[in-house]
Amino acid sequence: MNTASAVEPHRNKRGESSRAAIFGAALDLFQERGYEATTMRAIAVRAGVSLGSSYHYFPSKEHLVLEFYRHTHELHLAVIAPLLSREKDLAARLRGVIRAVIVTCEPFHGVAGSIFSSVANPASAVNPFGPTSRALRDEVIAMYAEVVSGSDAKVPSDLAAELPLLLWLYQMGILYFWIFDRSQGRLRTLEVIDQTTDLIVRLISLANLPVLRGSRRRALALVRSIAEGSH
Amino acid sequence: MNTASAVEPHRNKRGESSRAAIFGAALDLFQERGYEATTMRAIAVRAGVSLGSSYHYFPSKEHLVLEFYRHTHELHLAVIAPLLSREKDLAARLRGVIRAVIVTCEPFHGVAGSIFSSVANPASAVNPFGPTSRALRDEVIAMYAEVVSGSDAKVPSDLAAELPLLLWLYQMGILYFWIFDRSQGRLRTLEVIDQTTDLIVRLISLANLPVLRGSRRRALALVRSIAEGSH
DNA sequence: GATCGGAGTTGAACATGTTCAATAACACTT
DNA sequence: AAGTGTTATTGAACATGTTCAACTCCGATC
Repeated sequence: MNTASAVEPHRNKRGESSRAAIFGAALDLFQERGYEATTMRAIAVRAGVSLGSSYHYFPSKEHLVLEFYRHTHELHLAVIAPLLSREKDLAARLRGVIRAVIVTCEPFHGVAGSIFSSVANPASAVNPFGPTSRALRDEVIAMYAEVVSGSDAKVPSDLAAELPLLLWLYQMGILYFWIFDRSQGRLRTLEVIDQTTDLIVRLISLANLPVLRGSRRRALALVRSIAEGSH
Repeated sequence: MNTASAVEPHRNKRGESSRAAIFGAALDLFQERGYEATTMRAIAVRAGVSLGSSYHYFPSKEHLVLEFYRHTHELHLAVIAPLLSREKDLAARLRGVIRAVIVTCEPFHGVAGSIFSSVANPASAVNPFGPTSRALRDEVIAMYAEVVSGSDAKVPSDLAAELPLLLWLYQMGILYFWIFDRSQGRLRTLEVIDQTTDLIVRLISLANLPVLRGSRRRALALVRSIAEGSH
């Protein structure tokens, strides 16, 4: 059931504090120096453990990134909770949620670039499409399902089924843009978010037009077939 | 004018043969063992030079990947030349060109995954959006410009201006899908190519509909603003 | 042909992610 | 309290990308 516990057989011990110390040190150092400039040795030193101990809790440096994902995801969830219970307009919900993503990640803007390097590697443990990150991925997609279902927007059912997945992809695209964004206060990214969320919601409402129905069906069938291919 | 010669001050010498030997060895070994499993030492040995010599011609392992790009791009150009001069239907041109991409890259399917790791890193020399790969990127985009302009399709002029860039992005998306594709003969990717090229051409023809004109304008304005942001 | 500057070449040295066998600490049973 | 097996911890050893100072070789200039 719970893949996390299967992968991490760390039965409750006081040793959990070592794990927390290692992750905390990694988080600090990533922020201070960037991902690549942070050595496993430096992490171990700041955490007050030995180099080998770090590898006892995290099989690789990339697994620290995975934990980092989960960390920011939980921050994100906490931030958007009020919005999701208050706002019913789909465009506003989507805009707020995506804005919250980049606001939450902002402290790690400098790091994100080099992290994405590991992320894109299909062989990597932290690849968003891979099995290791499946649990987290499903949580994020579920969040977008709630963004849609909790709104008052009328979405064709076939589109509604795939929309959470598509929005998750959209979020990754925004994040990738954000990584390159060097504008003051990340205003460019915010602008792009406003424009694209608006566009997305508009296209959703157009999806029911007779002229578009055929293309919509075909596009969604394609999305479905691609999505199921990744088990 | 020519950035390549500015970056590579290797005045003509017989030493060019070393460069070729190193790249050839790298190409072979990448294919045989994959990118990460290929060590710079192994490349040097097979090329018959010393480790240090490899770094004289290629500042990093990633720069070998850049050369690899250029190599496959030129193969690709040669393959699609007949098609582009013969076929006038946009869908057929696009389908043929994209299919040729994955056919050309097929020998490197196993390698591509780990290569993409470096590629996605914004700080990397081989990042497609970065300055180092600009020359090659412009060539590829120019090729897609010819795919469109050489067809008999009627494309709204504002869309025509951005279409080559969008098709370049589309190609990268297909390549990323292809990397994950483990199906027999890469049939899944071929299927996705057929479906998506068809869909793209259909959407282009729909772009003139009055209901869509507003969204099209806004989407293209967005694309333009994003594209110019990267200088 | 002697000289000289720069390209070509070399291998040792370095930094760092990762592995591993050995040891210590702990929890739980008897 | 003794025993036992699992977890925690350690640091040395390894592999590999990269750097660098030294050296060689070629080609041009006088």
